[in-house]
Parts: sequence; structure tokens; C-alpha cells
Amino acid sequence: MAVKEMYEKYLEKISEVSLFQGIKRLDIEAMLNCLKPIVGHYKRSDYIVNGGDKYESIGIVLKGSATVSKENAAGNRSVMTLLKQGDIFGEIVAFSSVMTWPATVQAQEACEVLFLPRGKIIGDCERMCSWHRIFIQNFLRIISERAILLNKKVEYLTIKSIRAKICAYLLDQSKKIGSEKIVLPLNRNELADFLNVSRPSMSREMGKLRDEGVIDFHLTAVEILDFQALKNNMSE
Amino acid sequence: MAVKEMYEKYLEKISEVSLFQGIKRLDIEAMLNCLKPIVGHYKRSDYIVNGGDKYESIGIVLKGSATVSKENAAGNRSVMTLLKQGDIFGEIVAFSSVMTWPATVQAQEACEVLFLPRGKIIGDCERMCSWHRIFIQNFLRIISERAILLNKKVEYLTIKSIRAKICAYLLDQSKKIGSEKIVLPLNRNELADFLNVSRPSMSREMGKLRDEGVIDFHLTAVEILDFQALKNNMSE
DNA sequence: CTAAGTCGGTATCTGAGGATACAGAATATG
DNA sequence: CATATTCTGTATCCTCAGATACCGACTTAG
Repeated sequence: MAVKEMYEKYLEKISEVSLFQGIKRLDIEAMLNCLKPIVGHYKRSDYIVNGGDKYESIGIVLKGSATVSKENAAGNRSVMTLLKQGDIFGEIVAFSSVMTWPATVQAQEACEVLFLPRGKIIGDCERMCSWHRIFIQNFLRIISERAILLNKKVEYLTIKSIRAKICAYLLDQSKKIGSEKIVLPLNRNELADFLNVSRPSMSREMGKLRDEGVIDFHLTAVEILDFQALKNNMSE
Repeated sequence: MAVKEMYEKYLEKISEVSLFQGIKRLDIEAMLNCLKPIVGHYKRSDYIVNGGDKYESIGIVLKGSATVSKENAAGNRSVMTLLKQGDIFGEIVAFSSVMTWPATVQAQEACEVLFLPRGKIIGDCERMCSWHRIFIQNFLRIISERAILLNKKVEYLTIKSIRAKICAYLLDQSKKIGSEKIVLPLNRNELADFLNVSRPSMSREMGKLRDEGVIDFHLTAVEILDFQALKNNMSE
């Protein structure tokens, strides 16, 4: 079967993408037949999509890595996310009325990218194939989680003082893993970036918290010594 | 028909909700039959849902208005959104793995709220009824647009200087309506809040921009005099 | 082993912006 | 029309956090 051959070599990778989670291999073949995706190959530094280009499909990184960047009206570009194998991009505008790519995606290493036409995702086929329901459910889950993440980010960014940001972040992390001993998933630079503050200022504040006996830390290992103090500091 | 009678008085309002956009009145009746929503009535100040409660349904405000608020670990609450008639809440967690309400919703005036069970939205019915496709499409659109909005908010919040925030905001507004004369949709307090800065500081900066001849303004009426200068200021 | 690069902690200096206060303009209320 | 209230612009003061620089600890490559 032509289709099978066409996508055969991608099947392995595709089946690992979260969008296809819970769908049987055989069904995925049927889906590809129905969705008619396109596979693109890119060299390092190639532009995969350009901000402002016509938007037609969501993208899935099958191999390699890429950066998502956006430039403001003044013309300086800033990297928003790093895409790795299995990551999806363009999914939040797929069902909006936005008709152009809101950001630029550029290959960081050689990439293979699968494009699914936006219109095909809901499915034209009258008989809503069984896999289609799972697929849509996955899609909704992914986009929801993205929104939740964004919400969280807005929360952190809205906090005024560096001290309060750190306290909020540490509390969240600690709650997430259920322990007062945390291993930060980010290094100082990345964390400072995430909280939108400068690294030295953050280090200074962390030092103060340590001096006050609220936390202790060495590199990415952080221990919360005084939960109450952390909570008190969150609000200021 | 029992169902028809049950929902009859809400039908008018429900059909105006964006989630049901493009679905015929008759189909909506069928949907309600299938979705089995619950209608709740609340007095002013009643809690509609409490943060931390078990999450089971998305909510739609049929009548009245309500506030969405969240409290941080320290215990102070901050209002995140104001819900009006036709607004939806809880939609971003509906398809995530989150099992509890992430925020508290409280009636600001007497409210009627429709709750749609999260599980019913994708639809169990094998024969994916025609309206169901449109419904899911609407749902995806709504959640996408929410994510886009959040993205935009993150962009503004990430900008460091007040001046750059103002410039970015004014440029966006101007682009949106396609004119250099803008009537701000927010008063000074609200705008300062939105940009996460203090009102006097914002006014000070706007004053400077006026002194420099970049903009002119009187209350909510703003005119951009020098687009180039605005763009230059965005990046700093 | 040396050299170069990265990462984290710390000190100094400076300025952007927050808090507060107040007055005049605009709007609402009787 | 008079009064009250909300909204906006502006000045003063002062703190928090950014920029920069430097050092020591590790890591990697040659």
C-alpha cells in the first residue's frame, strides 16, 4: 500500500508523539491515510516556518530540535521555546481565526517535521472513526495544558518582588514533588530568565533567604527550612 | 417532552453562548438531552465553585455576573477575571488531568449557571452527531483564543520598562483598530493593573512621552504622533 | 596538566519605578 | 446648581533590583 510505505519509516516516531497517545499502531496508519500529513526536512538554521506566513498546518517535530522565536515591532527577536523531538508547535492557533504564523520556527539541528493540515483535525469523515475521538481528546488535553502553563507563568510574572517570586516558585516545586528537598530543573540563568529577573539579583535574594534560615541550598539542590516564612514572603 | 420543558426557559440564553454558536435551536435541544447539564442558582456573594473542590463540569454564566479569584499559599486573594452573561469558566482544565477547581468563582450579582459534565463534551455517542462536531470545534476555538490571550499577556508582562510596555500596548491597540487615534478601553488604574505597574509611574512615563512629542493624550483619548519613536522605545 | 569556557556567589554603583500625598479635572448625585 | 466622589496628573522621597565586574569552583578539550 502506497500510504503505508510513505509513512512507514516515520511510524515509529509518530506513535511516540503525545498527540497519538493511546491510539493503536494500525489505527495510526489509517489516520495518516486520512490526515494526509506532509513531512519536511530541514538543515541546521533553516527556517521551518516564518512568522507572518500563511498558517495551514500544525507541526510536529519528529527528529532534531528547533527554536520558536518572535520579534516585536522594533525588530529584535527573542526565543520563546525550544522544541525537541515529539514536541508540537502551532497548536494554539489551529482552531482560532488567526490565519498567519504568530512566530518563527528555526531548525537548531537537522529536523524532520510532520505537518497536519488544520482542517483535517476535526475530521470531515462523517462516520467519526473511533480513533478520531481519542485524537481530539488528546488535542484538547495538550492545548489545555498549554493554557494552564501559561496561566502559571502569568502568575509568576505578576508577582512584584524577586523575593516573593522565589518563594512562590519554591513552594510550587515543593508541593509538586511532595518534599521539602527540591532539585531545581533549571540552572540559575534559566530560572532568572523564567522569573524575568536578573541572575545576580536573584542570587542576592536567595542568599538573604539563606541567611535568614528560610532555605538552604547548594547549586540546584534546595531545601526549605521554614515553610511558614516562605508563605509569609509570598504575599509581599 | 420532559427535557424540552426542563431547559425551555434557558434555551434562549444558551443559544447565545459562543460555545453553541452555529448550532440550530433544534439541535441544541437534542444536545441538552445528551449532555444532561445542571442549572444552578446563586445569590449575590454565594460561592459558585470553591478552589480545591472536585472539578466535574465546565460552567456557563446564563445570567448575572461573577468573579474568578485565586488565593496564593499565603492566603490573600486576587481577582483574575470578571465573568458576565455568556462567559464560560473552567474550560481550560476540562481536558487536562487536573481534578480540582484551580480558582474560586463567586457570584457578584444573582446568577444562573449551567454546568456541562466534562466527560460528556467529547461525546460517548458512537454516531458522532452532526452538532457534536461543531460543538467541539467551538470548544477548541474558545480554548485556543484563551491561550492566545494568555500569550499576549505574558508578552506584555515580560517587557521590563514601563516605557516599553506602554509603547508596545499603544502600538498593538493602534494596529488593532487601524488608526493612530486610539480610545483606550481601560482607565488609568485598569491599564496600570494590566501592565502590572503602578498608576503614578505609568502616568509619569506617559507624560514624558508626551513631552517628547511621541504621543498626545487627554484621558482615554490617545494619539500617536511618532510611530518610529514608539517602535524604537519598544525594544528598550 | 594547562587553557578556555561555563556556572554560581558576591560587592558596588546607579537609576527606574513604587509609595504616598495632593490638587485640579471630570463625573455622578442629590 | 452645589456637593460628593472618582479619576488623573504631578512632585517628593526612597527602596529594590538591574548592570557590571570579579573571583572561585567545575567542566571540557587539547
